Amino acid sequence: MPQLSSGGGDDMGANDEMIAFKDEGEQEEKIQENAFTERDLADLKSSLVNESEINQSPNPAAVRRGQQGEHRGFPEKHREHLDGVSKHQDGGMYKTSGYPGYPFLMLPDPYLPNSSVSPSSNKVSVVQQSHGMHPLTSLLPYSNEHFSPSPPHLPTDMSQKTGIHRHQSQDLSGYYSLPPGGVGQITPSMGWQSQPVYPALSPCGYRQPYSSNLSSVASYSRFPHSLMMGPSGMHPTGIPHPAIVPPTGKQEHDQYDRGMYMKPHVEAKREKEPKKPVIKKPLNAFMLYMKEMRAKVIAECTLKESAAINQILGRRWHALTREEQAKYYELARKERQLHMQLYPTWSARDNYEAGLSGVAGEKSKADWGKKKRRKREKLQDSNTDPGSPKKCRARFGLNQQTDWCGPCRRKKKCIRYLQGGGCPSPTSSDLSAIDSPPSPSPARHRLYQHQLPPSPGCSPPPTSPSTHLPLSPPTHTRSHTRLPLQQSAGKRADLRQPATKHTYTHLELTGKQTHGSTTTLLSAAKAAGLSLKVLTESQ
DNA sequence: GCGCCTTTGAAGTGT
DNA sequence: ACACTTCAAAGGCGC
Repeated sequence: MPQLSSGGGDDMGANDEMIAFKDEGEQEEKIQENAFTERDLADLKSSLVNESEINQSPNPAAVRRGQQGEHRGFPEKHREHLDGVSKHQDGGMYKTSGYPGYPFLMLPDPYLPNSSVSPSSNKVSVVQQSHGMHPLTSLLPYSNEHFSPSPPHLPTDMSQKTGIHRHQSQDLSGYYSLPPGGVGQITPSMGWQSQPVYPALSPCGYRQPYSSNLSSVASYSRFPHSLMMGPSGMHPTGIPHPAIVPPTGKQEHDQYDRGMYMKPHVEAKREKEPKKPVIKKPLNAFMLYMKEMRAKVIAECTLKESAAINQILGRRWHALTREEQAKYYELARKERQLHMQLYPTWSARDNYEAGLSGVAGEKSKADWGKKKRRKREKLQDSNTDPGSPKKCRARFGLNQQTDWCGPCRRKKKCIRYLQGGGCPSPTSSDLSAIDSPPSPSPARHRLYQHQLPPSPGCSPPPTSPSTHLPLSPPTHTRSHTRLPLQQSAGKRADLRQPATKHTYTHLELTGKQTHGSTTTLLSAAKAAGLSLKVLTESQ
């Protein structure tokens, strides 16, 4: 769960206001309202108008209806999808973009009337930066170079989530104007071309706000239309996408970097090989943020290890203001939209399955499956370790629910893990204060596990957790309680704390905690051997 | 060469 | 409804 800074710190996280990062819906509208400058909005609108003029789709609604009516089981659809790949693959050239990601496409905002991609907006002068894309550029993994310039002609409006289904490429064309061949003509990504709207980041300006907020989004539509999407054949729709990688793993990234998609011979080879491409998950907000900021952190801290960098980035992420985070959530949302459009039949489960069972006849994937199985087995082993933490339900059983912690009794997340993996006697645990928050208002407990900064000279920006509130991600309504240590109990709690590393636990209390409960918490934490930093609101 | 580490979030499965 | 799991990126490191 994102933790957003209140920005000024004056609220000190006092308000439990949760930003309703509603994925698609009114929230977006609000975001757009706030984020776009008038000029950007005008720009975008202009683009959209041009687009709609060009597209003149017959009857988008009818098309959608028809598509929705053709819903079938996934396997069948997927097969068809894949079949379509070979049909749709035509020669295209892929230019390598330094960024291995897929191009982030301008998704017509469903909330904007007649939203669509504007080919004409290409005219906007763009500056191809020799290096150093704009931060947000890097957030948009979809390479514009992967898309066909064919003129848009299909419906552009699109409902989201509700009533929306992952359609075949023809629907996608609504966004990306797929040419008859099925190769999507996708609006080039915003990034690496339209830099002017973004302010240069200061050397330490990882937090430097983008000038026009989501203007970058508006600028997504500013792309040269001369780029022909390559038929890498990696994507069922025929749309190359960095999310699509060979089942083997990393080398595919290299292929991306090398402009793999477009080598005809490679394509031919690929077509011969019925390998099912692995479509990666769309990046979430934090991943996008990481992509953007990683280089800066590396530069600033001369760090190279991703694990350490990611720790810093994680803290910086929490230090971001809500507005700043909102940008990434918005980008991530669009990313997901795009991904959904590009790969209508894809599901995150696909990758799960690939990992768990492999795919018959695909050696590399099978290997991957083995790998994942090993990993899973390992995790399971660790979970079955008698020393591994158990939740109250498992530990005490249904017959001893009186011994359960409060959250467990309420079918919430077990807080016993707060005890550092050990499970103290429920009767002796002062954590009952946590179990039964005095106030019905959702007092939130944040348990941060921090490792000491890997590089002393590169301490993250003063992260004052009390000034940032945990924020619900756009679509997440799961729980307002985030306890990273226990969150992925099996995986994280077991693996993230190498005994050799110095760690301290940071328990952040937000919401309206009574002094008594805080004190109790502290003492409980001390008893548990935790170094607690309790932040209380003074209201 | 492969897996681990490390982060948050999305989305899947399981209960 | 909730908990739990997996995967997404990244690259150094250890085996």
